[in-house]
Amino acid sequence: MTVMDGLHSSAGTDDGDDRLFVGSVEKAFKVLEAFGTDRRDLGLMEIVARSGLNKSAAQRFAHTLYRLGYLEKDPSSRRYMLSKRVLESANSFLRVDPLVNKAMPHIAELRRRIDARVGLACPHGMSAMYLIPLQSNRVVFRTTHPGHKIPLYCTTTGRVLLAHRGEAEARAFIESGDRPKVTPMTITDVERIMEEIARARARGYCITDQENRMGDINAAAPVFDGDGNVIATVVAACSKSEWAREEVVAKVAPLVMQTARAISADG
Amino acid sequence: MTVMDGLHSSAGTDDGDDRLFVGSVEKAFKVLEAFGTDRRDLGLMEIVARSGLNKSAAQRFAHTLYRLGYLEKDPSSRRYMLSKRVLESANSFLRVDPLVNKAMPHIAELRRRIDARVGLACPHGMSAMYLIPLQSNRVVFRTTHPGHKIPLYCTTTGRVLLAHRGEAEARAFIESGDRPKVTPMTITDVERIMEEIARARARGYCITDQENRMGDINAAAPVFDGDGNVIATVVAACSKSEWAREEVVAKVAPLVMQTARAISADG
DNA sequence: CTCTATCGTATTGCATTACAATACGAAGCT
DNA sequence: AGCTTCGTATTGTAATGCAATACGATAGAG
Repeated sequence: MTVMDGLHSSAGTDDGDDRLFVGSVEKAFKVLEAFGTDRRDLGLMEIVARSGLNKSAAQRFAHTLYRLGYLEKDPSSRRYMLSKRVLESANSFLRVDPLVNKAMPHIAELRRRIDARVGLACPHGMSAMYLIPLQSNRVVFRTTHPGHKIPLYCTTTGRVLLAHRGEAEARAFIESGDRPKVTPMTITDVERIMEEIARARARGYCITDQENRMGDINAAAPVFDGDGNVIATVVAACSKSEWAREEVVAKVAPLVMQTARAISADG
Repeated sequence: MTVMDGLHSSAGTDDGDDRLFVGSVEKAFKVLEAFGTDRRDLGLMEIVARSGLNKSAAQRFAHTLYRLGYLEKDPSSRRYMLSKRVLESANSFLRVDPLVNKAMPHIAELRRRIDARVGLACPHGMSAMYLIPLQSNRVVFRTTHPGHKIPLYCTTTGRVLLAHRGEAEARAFIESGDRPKVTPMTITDVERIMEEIARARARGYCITDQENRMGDINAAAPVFDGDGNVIATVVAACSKSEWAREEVVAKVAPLVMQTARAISADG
């Protein structure tokens, strides 16, 4: 059997020979990451399916995470679910992160001035992630929690982030991923997306019209660090029932830009 | 040698012989938990000190967590810090948790009616933890993030939770822990705390007057599950510059109770 | 209402994996 | 410059985690 090896290390990036890397930890996190936003509780076999681990491993790591208090277990159904303990690290991060701390007062101030969902988002892998999401006064969204991830190709945040990463890189990225229609209004054509990105770069803000949720017009502007890199965006999601598109352009966008600039300067 | 065993497994609660428990995972989380809310970045030796692991273990697990993307590393200082990746699990939890989803609209509605910091907190180990913290319109607090933990002895949430756990148990708990003065107003005398707890039970809400932060009057009321157990509290933190104590009693407390009842009934 | 498929739990021998001591290198301090 | 402290890399050892498998329980089908 020549090829009994070859698949010993799971899909870790390119570990080569990392004598310090502990594989068990990776497997534990694969179990933890199996718990997404679509289902609350998972049975053992579902964990197996989602994590890519075999039954034994899934069993042991789910059990270990349970013992450590990061998973809970319904005694009757024997199904696992995330415990509120996962919020501890999140809270530690949010409490000490400099960007979050600098941005918070400004985001709150923006929220005070316009009745909309506002927030701070930043790049995270191939997506963007909300660090600070504040609810609007009117409607309450289930998705408005720290850590919420959004795609780049169809969101104001994504286009603002791409706008400041160079034409070629942005185009390559847009072309590489798939671009499902989130709503009927979602722009999926590469050229049109690139136009929007160019516009975002030229104007200093980006607007999307119901591309993510019907009835929402979003506006975003970039936050820069001291070296001129975009590190985050300030976003406002305005309900069309309260804001006309022109109003968003005339009133919301400037405030969003102003907020983003204030955060940038605060560094 | 009859007693060669007995101390083979690390200080895990009372594992006895848990053949399924993977010790490496525990150590990894000890490293992760070393990152609290007081310091942003930790050097290797600080991780050693806080995690209780030896240097080798701290090195390997910090490195592993870094490789997995849960820690970041400043290349110049070689210090580790939490990555925003820890928000992913938090977001998964918050998105699917039934209590959070049920409570959110009610908490938001409460927030709309009174200008104060409001939120939903629930028991978590020997403390309580905010699941939903909403900022007030005026002041912005750094601590207002999901996962924020608060003690039981001096908070409205804690006293409400204890009020519905039986006199004896509550007293035992209060007596067991230490009760530092968070502010000059913090009540630390056991008898006086027990009085407050009794009052909370009798009235259906609890009020603290600047016991946690000077200038804040807090009010909380219990949320019940279908079986009549307290599973959370609705809290409002009112700034004294805007609310007199009588107003909190007359106006805020009833709204907080109403909100808590609405959430309870929603189950 | 029994049969059977499916899932969760427990066991065990094996060797892979993680362990901890230690050596090494690089800063920072006096 | 010499010393101390911290972070990185190495290595032999055996402890630890591994996966196959057996067992038990639950629920759905016939």
